[in-house]
Amino acid sequence: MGIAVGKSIKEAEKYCKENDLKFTPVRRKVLEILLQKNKALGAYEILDLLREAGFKNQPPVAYRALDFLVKNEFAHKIEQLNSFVGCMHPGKDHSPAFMICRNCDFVSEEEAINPNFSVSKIASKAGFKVEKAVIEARGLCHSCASMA
Amino acid sequence: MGIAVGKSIKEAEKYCKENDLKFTPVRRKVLEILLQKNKALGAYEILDLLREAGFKNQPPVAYRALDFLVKNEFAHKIEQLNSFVGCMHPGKDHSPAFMICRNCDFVSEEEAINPNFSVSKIASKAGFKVEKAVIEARGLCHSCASMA
DNA sequence: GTCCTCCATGATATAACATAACATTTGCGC
DNA sequence: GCGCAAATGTTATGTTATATCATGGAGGAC
Repeated sequence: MGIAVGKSIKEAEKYCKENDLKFTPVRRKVLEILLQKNKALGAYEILDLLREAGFKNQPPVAYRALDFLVKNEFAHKIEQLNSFVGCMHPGKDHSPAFMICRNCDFVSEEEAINPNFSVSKIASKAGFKVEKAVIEARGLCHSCASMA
Repeated sequence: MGIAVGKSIKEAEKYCKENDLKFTPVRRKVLEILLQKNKALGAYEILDLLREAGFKNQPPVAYRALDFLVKNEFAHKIEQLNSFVGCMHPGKDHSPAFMICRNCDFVSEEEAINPNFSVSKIASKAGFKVEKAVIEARGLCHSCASMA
């Protein structure tokens, strides 16, 4: 396990302890998988990896763990891919923006909130109250762009 | 048919003529459905409406028409809902941002590009070249917010 | 300690969303 | 008419996600 993975797991554990959340074995394992693979994974890919690790592998096993991780922001869903990534900025209260490379499928997570960037600004013109924003860009990552 | 719907259909027709695209009956009908309903519809809902209108109703019928409409920006896919909306700003070369009401499911389309709003700004810090941006906010629309 | 409650997990089934693959038809230039 | 390319017809299947009910396990009230 990468050192960064261990650190993120530890932080998730700590957060759960403090907030009375159950960081159960299957939830921990799914988060480990996401962090180790460091790319977007579909629920059924995760399910396969769970099975390999000796867990039960019916769909709800993966979806329930993912729901937990997403709700608590230990992971995020990439809507365009119907898949999931481990959170790169755990613990922070954040508004992520994802950059999805169409060539290598790498997904990077950036922080969307800054003084020049606000979905809320657009929304307020429309009289809309934003609770959650999904921002996902498709294109070429730095390394794929430089190869082209 | 609403006047605005007729206008949008006309514009799509004109655009297709100018760009050598085939605005076939099923494509026209799907666009009409999306514009008339004025909300996000799943492919299978559209399929039902196509059947009612006398069209064939196997899944590929709807998906092919939707692919065409989305590719040419007569319609958009709402990734969070796995569903589709007619484009509110036809013809324009645009970067839409969608506001999805969690209460009434109404989807409004706003223009994302303005001097204060740029996914590319975030992306450039990450060395990422954006080709397409998906921006979808969830929350409460003006009318649902004022009722609450 | 035992009972109770809550939440997580186990297990089965099915719903909802999307595409592959190949046959047939249609429009159009030659 | 012939041949090509694009659209549509048709069957089948792949992929993603959830509903539902049964079972188990930790922790509090008594």
